[in-house]
Amino acid sequence: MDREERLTEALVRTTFHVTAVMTRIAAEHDLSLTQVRVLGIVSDRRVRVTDLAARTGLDKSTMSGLVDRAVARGLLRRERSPHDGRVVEVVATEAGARLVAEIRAAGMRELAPMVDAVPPAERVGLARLLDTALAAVGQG
Amino acid sequence: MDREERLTEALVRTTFHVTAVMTRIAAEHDLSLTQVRVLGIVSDRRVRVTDLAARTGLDKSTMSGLVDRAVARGLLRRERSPHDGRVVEVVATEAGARLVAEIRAAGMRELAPMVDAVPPAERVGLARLLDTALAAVGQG
DNA sequence: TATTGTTATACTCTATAACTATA
DNA sequence: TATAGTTATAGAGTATAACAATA
Repeated sequence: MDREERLTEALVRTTFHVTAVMTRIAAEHDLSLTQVRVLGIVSDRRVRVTDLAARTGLDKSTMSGLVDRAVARGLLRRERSPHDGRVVEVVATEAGARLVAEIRAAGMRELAPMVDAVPPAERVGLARLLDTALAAVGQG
Repeated sequence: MDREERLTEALVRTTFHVTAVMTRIAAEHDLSLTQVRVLGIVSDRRVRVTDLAARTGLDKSTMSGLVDRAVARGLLRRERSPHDGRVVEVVATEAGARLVAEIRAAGMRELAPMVDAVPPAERVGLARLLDTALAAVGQG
């Protein structure tokens, strides 16, 4: 296995672990990981259903259902755009914003054991490398 | 945001990107990411249903259904253990093994743009840091 | 005509509870 | 009694196709 493959495999294994941790945190709050992603995107701005679908890579009909369930739980609100009668903007309720903050804090806390294993002096460098890699694929 | 938080966020964003890429590859082969994980685990050894469930963090009943569908597609095979009549061992068929290899290659190929953004000299160091972090949480 | 969003439908993923078979 | 696995059930996630409303 060459260096490129070795790094790719490390990335994939890291992904599985981080996903497992986040999925568990989501479940502890009675949410799926997808719901957490949607809440996270909406937490600090109003977003159209279509944009939410694009950002998550899901179909707009799927997003419609996700928003339905989050609305039913009082975490999100739908608002019609005054500028374009077709558009629905999705907004986090207070309860939704509070929940996002909680989950974000839990994520920081529960991923800490992994992050803390990286020598402090190298943390900035590692974050920068990951940011560089993400920027290269348009996720920066 | 301190250094620890910044690194955590980079990890989470990396996770979302890698997951998106792998989910797309899985879908192109008419599989879910979960199915790919199961096939990957079984690809080079026989594994009990209970162990598969433990490894993936899923319930054994969920695993039973996943194996059902993979068997129906000719990707996996169930074999009763000769040593313990309760145990079912799951084995990859030839077609299943071929598919795993294909998907693994596609993963390497499609994650390459991200990996290639890391300067070659730093790739080993990055892989080592990730491995260290994973080892610290028992995923090494 | 094109775009935005929802609904109808069908399948997969998932867990819980109840069950069968074996140890 | 305990363990391995399946089945029944119910709900969430997902995409495709068809639809209504608006531009």
